[in-house]
Amino acid sequence: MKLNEAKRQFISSWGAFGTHWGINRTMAQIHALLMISAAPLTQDDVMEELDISRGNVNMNIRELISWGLVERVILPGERREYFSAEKDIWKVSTQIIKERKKRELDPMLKLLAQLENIDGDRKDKNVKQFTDTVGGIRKFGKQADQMLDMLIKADENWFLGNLVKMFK
Amino acid sequence: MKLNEAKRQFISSWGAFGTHWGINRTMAQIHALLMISAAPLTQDDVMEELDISRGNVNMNIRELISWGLVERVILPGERREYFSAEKDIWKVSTQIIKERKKRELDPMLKLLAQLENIDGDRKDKNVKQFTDTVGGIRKFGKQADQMLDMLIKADENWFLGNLVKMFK
DNA sequence: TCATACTTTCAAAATATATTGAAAATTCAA
DNA sequence: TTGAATTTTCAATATATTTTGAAAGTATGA
Repeated sequence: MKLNEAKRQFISSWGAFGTHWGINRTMAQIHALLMISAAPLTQDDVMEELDISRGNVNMNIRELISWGLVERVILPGERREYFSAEKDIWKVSTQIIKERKKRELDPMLKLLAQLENIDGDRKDKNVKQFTDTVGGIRKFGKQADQMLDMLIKADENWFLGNLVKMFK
Repeated sequence: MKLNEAKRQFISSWGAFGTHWGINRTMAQIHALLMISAAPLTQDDVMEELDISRGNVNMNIRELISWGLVERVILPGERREYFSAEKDIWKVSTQIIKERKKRELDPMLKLLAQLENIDGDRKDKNVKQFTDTVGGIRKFGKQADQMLDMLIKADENWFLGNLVKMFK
């Protein structure tokens, strides 16, 4: 397979993949393009490669930066900004986990805590089923939360650090 | 807080949560409703509780069944079908992981395997960056794949089984 | 078999999300 | 400063997804 054809396929499927990840298609495509580029790219490079508008590139790159997946690079003597993506997939995953935890899991746990105390007869089977379900989810969510925190901080933790090395 | 108010909030936020999970809002809301209901519900119950159309309920329940999260229940002497959701959150998670792995990770790994062999000079920095990135993702993905398989089969595995018990 | 209760389908409508592109804002070298 | 290069914003537009509801399909008991 030729490089360009392979690139095209990778970008396209990483884009589709991203939609299952809380990252939109174009954002994921830009991310893919930057991950396989040996050197940082400008907004114009991205516009041309993916055939999308300037505004679109600008907004999605900023979003990628806010996810911590892309960074601005200033090349000496150059006026324009360049962009470059983290290429270590372990770091990419950790970063995504961290952001999603912050954006999704943490707020959910906060809400569940409030929902567990409801007025009414605890013998009522409707009340019981509700508190059991919510309680179960909250307990599970808290464990997941702790585990993810550990994972994110794995480098500082001997046991998990070694487990993680198996993956790297 | 009153039960009904708590239900309403739980359903609404589980719905929002679901959109980050490859499950659409309404589907997740129906799932939430069934999880907190002490007894199985009919399509009409769901229509009324969530104020959505018959077709919508029907399609999303079928989708939930295909995800393995909801099952049909036939009550003796009743003509209508009832629906009931798995309430053990551990099983719910395992099921979602299993489905998403099948729908997303497995196809991605299959593609990446094809993309690693590309024509051209391996010294070319563009070729090198591409194969390094794709190779890294594939290696990581394979590990994740194995780990998820283990997790799904945890009950059959002594070590992981015990790890899992910590979570239950 | 028929009538009725119930379920499924799917084209059209409604809603939500993503994209464009030109104008406004910003940056920087001279 | 100025003005050209570059980046950012955002209303309008385009695209994608979800929802509706009525018609078609199916199962059941009489």
